[in-house]
Amino acid sequence: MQPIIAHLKRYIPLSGEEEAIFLGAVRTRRIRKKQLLLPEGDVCRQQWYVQSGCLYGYDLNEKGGMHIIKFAVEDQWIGDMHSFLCETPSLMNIEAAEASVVIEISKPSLDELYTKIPQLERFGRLNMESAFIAMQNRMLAAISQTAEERYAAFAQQFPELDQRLPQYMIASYLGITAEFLSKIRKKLSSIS
Amino acid sequence: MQPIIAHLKRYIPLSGEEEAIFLGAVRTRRIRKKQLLLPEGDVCRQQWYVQSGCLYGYDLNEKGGMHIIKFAVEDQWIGDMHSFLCETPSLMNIEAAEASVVIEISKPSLDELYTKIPQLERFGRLNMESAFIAMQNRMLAAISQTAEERYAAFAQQFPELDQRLPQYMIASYLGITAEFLSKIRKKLSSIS
DNA sequence: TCCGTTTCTTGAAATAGTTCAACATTTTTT
DNA sequence: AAAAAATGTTGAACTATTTCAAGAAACGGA
Repeated sequence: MQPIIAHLKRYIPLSGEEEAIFLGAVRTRRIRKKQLLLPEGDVCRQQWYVQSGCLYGYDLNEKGGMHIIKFAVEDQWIGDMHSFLCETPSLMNIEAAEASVVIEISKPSLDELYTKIPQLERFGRLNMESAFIAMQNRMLAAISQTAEERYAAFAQQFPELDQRLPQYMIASYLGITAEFLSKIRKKLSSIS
Repeated sequence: MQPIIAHLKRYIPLSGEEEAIFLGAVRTRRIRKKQLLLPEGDVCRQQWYVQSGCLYGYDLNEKGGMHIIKFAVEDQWIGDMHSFLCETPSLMNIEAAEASVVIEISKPSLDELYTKIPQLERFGRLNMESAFIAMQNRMLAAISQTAEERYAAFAQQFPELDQRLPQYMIASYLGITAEFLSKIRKKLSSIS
């Protein structure tokens, strides 16, 4: 079975016919490393389900500094939700950290699917609920923990990402400089 | 019309009968200032819609330090989403910053309402989408801006909250100490 | 394999934010 | 109106984190 169908079925039941409708409304794309799927300023007209590889979304401040808002690896979704829902220019850039395969779904297709397969509303709600909880936890960590605590928690929660992604991206995700993360890693490794 | 019905109707259509079903499933409660609606460790079995007043949710760290996760004023919802959905002990305390009137809805009632009024799924999704976007913006601010920038943005976005809530709560929400916020306010007021 | 590019490390100096303690101000209660 | 409680201010010393600069290591492509 297609990974994305298995993913949907973890939340809601789908008939064979509905699976076909869904698959008819999406498109599979192969993305090369560093390819920019969404540049800041464009309206985000798709959401992407990562079947393999890794995408990330980031914001650039005036000084050109990058802040990673989200990583999406296998079996996760990414897109600029605000831009997508309100059809306003995106504040976030989305690009590939690795060569990836994604399932792309456009807003018109998604709106049509919500009509044809009403239980997708439930999927959308459940999916959004868990994204919200994850974001809230990350926000709480950002306002309440030191950089060292945040990194230790990150490395424990996502050991694979900690290996897989370059240090400067992890630092950006945690809201610290790459240099400081280097020092934190050195300190933690000397302890354990 | 009841404020909560007007609130729902801003997102989805409801028939008179559905309004009655909804109102039959909820309960109005009058809350006094400092009253604790949800203590950390309890399962959060309700969501609260604030009709008037202000509630807030916070986390206490080992040292007893408070970190405010959310304020909810008139026409906003609050609850510990993770605890509510997974029926696990809450990590967050919810209490009243002011005397308030809330509409309380229990999880069994909500589940039943999702069945009886299917378009509530859509409301749930839309509501969760905007909560997610707000949380993501706050997380981004926390990892990318200085305390002064975050406070200036807060005061501009929520001028009323900035007046209405004690400084130590705003500081906690922004992830800084009350003393430092005092210094920031002094500096900003001397500039403008 | 070698070269160029990207990523990581280290230290010193600077800045942002915290802590503590004492006192001032405002709000609430009696 | 006075007393008590809660909230806000200030400065000094401290800690966390950034910035910058220079070099080291790792990686990817001809």
